[in-house]
Amino acid sequence: MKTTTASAVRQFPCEKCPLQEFAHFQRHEKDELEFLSGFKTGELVADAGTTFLVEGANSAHLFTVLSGWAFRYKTLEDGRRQILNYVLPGDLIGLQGSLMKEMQHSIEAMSPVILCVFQRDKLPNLFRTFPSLAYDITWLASREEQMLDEILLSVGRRTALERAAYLFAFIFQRAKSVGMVKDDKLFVPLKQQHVADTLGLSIVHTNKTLKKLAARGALRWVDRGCEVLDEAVLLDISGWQGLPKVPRPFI
Amino acid sequence: MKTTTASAVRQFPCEKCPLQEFAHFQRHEKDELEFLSGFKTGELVADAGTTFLVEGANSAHLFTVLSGWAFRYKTLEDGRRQILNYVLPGDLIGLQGSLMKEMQHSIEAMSPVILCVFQRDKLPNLFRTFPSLAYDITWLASREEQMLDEILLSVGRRTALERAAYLFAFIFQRAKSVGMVKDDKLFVPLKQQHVADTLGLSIVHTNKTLKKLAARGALRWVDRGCEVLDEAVLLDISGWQGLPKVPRPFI
DNA sequence: CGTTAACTTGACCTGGCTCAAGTAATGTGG
DNA sequence: CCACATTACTTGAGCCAGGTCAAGTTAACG
Repeated sequence: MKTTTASAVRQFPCEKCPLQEFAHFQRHEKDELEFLSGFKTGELVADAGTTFLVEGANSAHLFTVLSGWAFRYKTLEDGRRQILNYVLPGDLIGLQGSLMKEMQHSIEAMSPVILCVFQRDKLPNLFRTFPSLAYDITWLASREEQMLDEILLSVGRRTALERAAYLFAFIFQRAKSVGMVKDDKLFVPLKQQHVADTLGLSIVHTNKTLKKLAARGALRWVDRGCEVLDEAVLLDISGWQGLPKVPRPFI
Repeated sequence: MKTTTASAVRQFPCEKCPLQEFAHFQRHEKDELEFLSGFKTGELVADAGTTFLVEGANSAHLFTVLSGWAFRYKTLEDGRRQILNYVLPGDLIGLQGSLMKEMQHSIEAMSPVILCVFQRDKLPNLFRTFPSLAYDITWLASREEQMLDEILLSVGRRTALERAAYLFAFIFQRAKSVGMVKDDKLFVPLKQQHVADTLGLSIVHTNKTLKKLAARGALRWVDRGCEVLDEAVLLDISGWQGLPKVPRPFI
């Protein structure tokens, strides 16, 4: 049975947060860590396929992803779906729901996802007592906007092949920075339907486009997902410059 | 000659900020206003057609638009352009440039634009001394993300006609909340090329699509721009629910 | 071992693109 | 105040990228 479960026990106390091991992340000061320990109210595991944040819901929480893959999406009334972005470890989600009345998008897990849970009504207190952390949250919001800008450029102006290449290059670089790339290869638990809904294409055309990338050796469809094999080819086809290599905060 | 000029004189001291007259905006507390007066370093006027924020540049400023129209955009190396969003009075711009190393998009004025200028290196001080204002900035960043989500859904999954209808309904509602709609009509200083680059379509097809909207009485092309005439028709064609009617902060 | 979900493939269609040739309005220099 | 250039908007013709429909093929799962 697929569900979302809260765990009473803390497998990952903030001082031992698995995220801080990556060079990509800015480490917290000691006092920040102490504060965050109190800000955090627990952990949550969402099974693959669970929509654990729903559009329109008034969620009382804010999350940081500790591990796993998820995606943010919106749908039109007749069911057409657009995937807005993917969610990887270190990403903060549910901020919209905390600041505005409600979330305007949903989030679904693509693999088991471990979440660090924060109480949203403690957010004003965070802003009052830890300006440095408030700054980090704003930084993360701004980064999400930057990613969306790039995705929108891609969906609006790139061809199907360029768009697909960009998508996998983008995912590859993000995953690499959180240690998910092994042997220069990356497994992504995606269905082709996800790719189609990300690129704004039909599944049939997506399939044909992906075949071309596969023929170039850029990727391979395996068991229940996709293996990204050649970042250089993807960057070349898409004409994308790659992500700026700046250390980033997390909460 | 088109240029961007800084004015030594303050036409709009914060206590008399023209934006605060709109019910749509949350008013500032007295102490916040005093702080903002010091945070503000001047005013700037950008002529129509000026790109006053350039991708890649390391701008030392942060701006709030006091009046006028502008748009944010990105381009691919071969010149293909995607307009990401429009900028209206009350919008905060240049935040990305302040938080990360540099801006990843450009901004161009579509009409004369009056900007309120803030010094970016004073931002950490704002976070330290006025958590409420820091919260407002985060709110604004989150709102921009929310708008982008909706635009991406539109470009990715709506048909040309729905997309165009959505765009004008969206612009109409935003403009309405800052008092730019008179007699239920709105003039927008847009070229059809802007519309094409926003919707991810060619100019030819954009022209044909706009004709359909004009035939339905939704809008009309006039002198140097477009007049939006019927919000209801636009909402109907697009199937869009409209913007949440929540009061919003500004800086 | 039958069922279902996911991926393929081919045939055909169409929304949107490109090319090309207008028209209309505005702006500029003489 | 006219002549000519320029910029924006139109329109038609033909094409093609990507969509739809339909029928397989796998491969996992109960």
